[in-house]
Amino acid sequence: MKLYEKYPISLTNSLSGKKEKFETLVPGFVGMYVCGPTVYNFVHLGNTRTFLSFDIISRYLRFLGYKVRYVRNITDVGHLVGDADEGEDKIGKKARLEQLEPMEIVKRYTEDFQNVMRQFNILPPSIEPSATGHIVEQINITKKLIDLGLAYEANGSVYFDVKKYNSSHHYGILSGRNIEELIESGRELDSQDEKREKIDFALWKKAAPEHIMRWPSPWGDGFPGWHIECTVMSTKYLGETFDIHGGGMDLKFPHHECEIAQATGANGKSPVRFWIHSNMLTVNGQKMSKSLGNSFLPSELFTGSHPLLEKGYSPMTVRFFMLQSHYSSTLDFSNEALNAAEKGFKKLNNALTLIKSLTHPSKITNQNSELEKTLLDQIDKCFQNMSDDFNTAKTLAVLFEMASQINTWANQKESLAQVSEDTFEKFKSTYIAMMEEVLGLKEETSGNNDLLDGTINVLIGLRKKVRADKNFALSDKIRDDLKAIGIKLKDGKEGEMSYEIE
RNA sequence: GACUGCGUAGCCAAGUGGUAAGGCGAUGGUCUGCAAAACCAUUAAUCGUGGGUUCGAUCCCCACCGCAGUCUCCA
Repeated sequence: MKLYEKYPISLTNSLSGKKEKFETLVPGFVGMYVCGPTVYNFVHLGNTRTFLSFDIISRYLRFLGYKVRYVRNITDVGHLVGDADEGEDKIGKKARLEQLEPMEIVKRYTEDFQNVMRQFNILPPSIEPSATGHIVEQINITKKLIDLGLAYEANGSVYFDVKKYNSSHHYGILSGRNIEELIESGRELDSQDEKREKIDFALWKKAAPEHIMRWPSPWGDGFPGWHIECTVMSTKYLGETFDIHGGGMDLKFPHHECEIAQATGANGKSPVRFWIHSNMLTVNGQKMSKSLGNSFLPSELFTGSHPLLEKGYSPMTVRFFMLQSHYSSTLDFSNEALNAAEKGFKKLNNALTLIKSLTHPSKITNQNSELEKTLLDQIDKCFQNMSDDFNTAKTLAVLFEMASQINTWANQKESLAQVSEDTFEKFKSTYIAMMEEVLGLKEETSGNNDLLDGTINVLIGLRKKVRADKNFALSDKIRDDLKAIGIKLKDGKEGEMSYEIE
């Protein structure tokens, strides 16, 4: 029996707004597509949260035994600048501002993005396709939609005919919007006169002469519309219908709605079985975004250089912080919350280090069947909580209980003999796996420098000596002076000493 | 204005038709020469307001208030 059969997943499908049982199109396999970043700037922490959420989802699916193909795109073309007069490519605009080639920008920010993902221990997707690598496919599907009568050309651009689509399908199925209201209340855009209706969206945009990124097409030189890339890339690598499509809440409308319309129009079937939307990271209750000026760069967070921060926080602290809330809730970001997370994570991290060093005495002396039952229950709960809409917050609550148990064992090694070796091993492997494989919380070690480690050990040796001599004044001075420079000495039960860098 | 979602202890944050996880903080204790860490115990929520359904609602429905997001590029 596969783990995914033992612990079947249920998840909230944005399409229905309800929690549903997760069933894959092909048994044992999962196709998952997530809207990736637009690489025209550094990724901020808000972006990171979304990718973390889907990192957890893909990790857990794999952990349960599914074979997962996870596709996350890189948008390196196609976004229109909102306040620009004409449909202008965001990347193209920035290129001119900085006097750089578009591809130079794309490369720089793609590398930054991937680097940040690595720091947070967010695993790379199976395929990371770029929009510019799929121009041909985007032209082809645009042609197909024209042939089907669902798109029309106007002045070198091609638009999707939403009203036409809506006559046989439901536009608004995902976002709950009403097409009539959209037509009435839609904002005037400058390319309005080209479009039949305000809500029609571009599949292909004609490039102005000064536009740098451009490709030849049957309609002249231009570039693809924003929504079409995701449809093309998801279809190409996952098929016309696939299991999971994810992204940030802010993409639900219009982006995902448009994707559904295009794909359904072109292929005659609904593209996605389960839509998952992750919620926003907020700062003082407001969405973190570049334009609001309240965004944090990951590097500012690690070093503490952002004016709103008191100090720096490690990547794993931040990762833990985000996992304490459910992906579908907004998460508010503050110094206080981050400090609490730092301490909480340290606790789990210490237990992780400890459990790795603990071994069972291989025989039971004074069996405690109640404890045994509790442990087995905790193991089971980890899976059940994760299978319940990837509830990392609930899972962490169990891990905290497990950490307490680990500390107890570490303090009283003889208590290990109260449970069977089999249960202990299960407990141990579950704790380690949940931490490292599923939640991706890597062990953070304080000593990472041999020279420093050696130096401190010399001081520890000295301190042991003077302590044995009952020279407490000197032993305290060694400890206090080290503490003053951020090194915390801890005396163990059996006279051993360890240290920790703060 | 329309649509979507949220409002739980000092702070962060889960969750449920039968009065509510966990973390941080606070208090007391154990351990320690003293600390730190750890362990034990204690602490704090009339679950935004007002109605309705129900034997019973914080969780279901309605209204209202407040907040956020989307409707324009956005994770």
